[in-house]
Amino acid sequence: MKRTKVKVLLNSGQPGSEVLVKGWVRSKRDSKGVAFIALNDGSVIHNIQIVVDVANFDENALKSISTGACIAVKGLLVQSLGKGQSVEIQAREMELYGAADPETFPLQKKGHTLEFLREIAHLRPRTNTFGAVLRMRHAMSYAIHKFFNDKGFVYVHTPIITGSDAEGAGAMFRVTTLDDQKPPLNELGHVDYREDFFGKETNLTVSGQLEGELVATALTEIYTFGPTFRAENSNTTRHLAEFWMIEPEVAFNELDDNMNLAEEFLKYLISYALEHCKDDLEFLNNMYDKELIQKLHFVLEHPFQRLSYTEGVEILRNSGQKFEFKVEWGTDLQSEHERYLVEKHFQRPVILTDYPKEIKAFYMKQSADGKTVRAMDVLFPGIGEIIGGSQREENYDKLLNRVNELGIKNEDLWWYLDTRRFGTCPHAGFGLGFERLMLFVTGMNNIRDVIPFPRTPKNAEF
RNA sequence: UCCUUCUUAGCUCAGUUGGUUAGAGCACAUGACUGUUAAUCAUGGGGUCCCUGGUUCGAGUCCAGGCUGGGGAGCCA
Repeated sequence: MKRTKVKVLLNSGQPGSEVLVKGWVRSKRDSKGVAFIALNDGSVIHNIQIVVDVANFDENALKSISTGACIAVKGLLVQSLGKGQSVEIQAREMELYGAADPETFPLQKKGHTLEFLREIAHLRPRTNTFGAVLRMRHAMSYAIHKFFNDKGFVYVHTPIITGSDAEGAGAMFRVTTLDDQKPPLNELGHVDYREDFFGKETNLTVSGQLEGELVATALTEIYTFGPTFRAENSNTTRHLAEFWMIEPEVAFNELDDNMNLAEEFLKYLISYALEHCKDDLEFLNNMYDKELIQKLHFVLEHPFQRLSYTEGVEILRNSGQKFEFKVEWGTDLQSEHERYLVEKHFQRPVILTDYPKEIKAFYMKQSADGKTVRAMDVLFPGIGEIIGGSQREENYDKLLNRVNELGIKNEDLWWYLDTRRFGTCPHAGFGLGFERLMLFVTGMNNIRDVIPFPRTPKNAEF
């Protein structure tokens, strides 16, 4: 007999039919003659109720069906006699795949703190919260590919191991096969990476952008979606050492096109979540953030506020608000400044553009004013920077000048610079932190709770 | 990395001025109960009070250092 998913039974099960379900016991309620088992298989947040006529089953067998156990149940799907569910299964046969000793199984019927669940990340997928988050993570991943595919973008697999340390996005993890006790040394007594696997120093990527640009200047519209690694010692609710990033790059796009794409993209993902993740969103709305669904609708219905860095600085200086850090043109905005603009002043997502060139990366397009670059940061309430992007500098001489000004070794970047020597074109792109998007659409507060197995400083368990 | 705060039963937490045998709710076990919804009721078992050192007649409690966790900041997505 074929297994039916709980989701299918609850949505379209025909009462009166014989069914087989398999899943994990969330709770069991006993009385003398009848027992009720709440069974979940992860296909949907809801459980199906199994009704057990105690007289028909062995007492010890029933006892081992406790919270956390994995079972298969064959029985008759019927209209529920009790309140709280429309259908339920009257058990005829039950098979125990795996018991879960109630004395040692860590998950209880009652709620647990997210901090505790992080310590048992191998079991937390079996909770309502992580079921909801992981289903939504899948839905968002799928929606990302669908959005770009429908627009004719090409999904590009950029390398995870990179030989360039010039990506400029922070500290990197080294990749090596050298003997860690006695590595080969060069004439100067330093580690000789010529003897390493790749014959040079290599690291895990901090961004697929540079390679993305190589392909965008051939296929026009591309995106990447892959893991990204930052060895920063960041201990916050919005940073991971290993995270997933989406980076579209489009030839012939300028900064306005880039902003339009970013706003359309984010709104598409939010509307996809509202349309396809209703049950999970309702659960998260009830349990974690009573305004979650309302906030998603709000973002969808209002245009993002677009203004320049310079205008933003003016607003902050004239706000009369006391900040811990002074607002000064030329320095990067602090979290408190961004929050003021997004949460107090405009009360909606904000796109800040045209930052001073000194505080942005070397590859951003230099403006005629000589002071700013065509950068854009999309700022979201509660999260801060969810997207960072720019139009890229396509002029070979200007780009090379900037590389030299910043003391970047241009022999590491010859291939990148070559795109500006051969058939260069205006182009633009951005990076969306996938887990930051997940924070926003799930209403969760800690980035460690929107990825199955988080990697953070001092933590690579599971 | 910096600031701040916490760590007591499987989980969530009380624990008075430093004083005998460290408590509660939930969970778990046993029993009761014909339909429960985080079932209910009764009974019971369960502790390296985070670690190291110090002060003291005596430390869960006070002091110092450290680990882990939480919150904030920086770096950023």
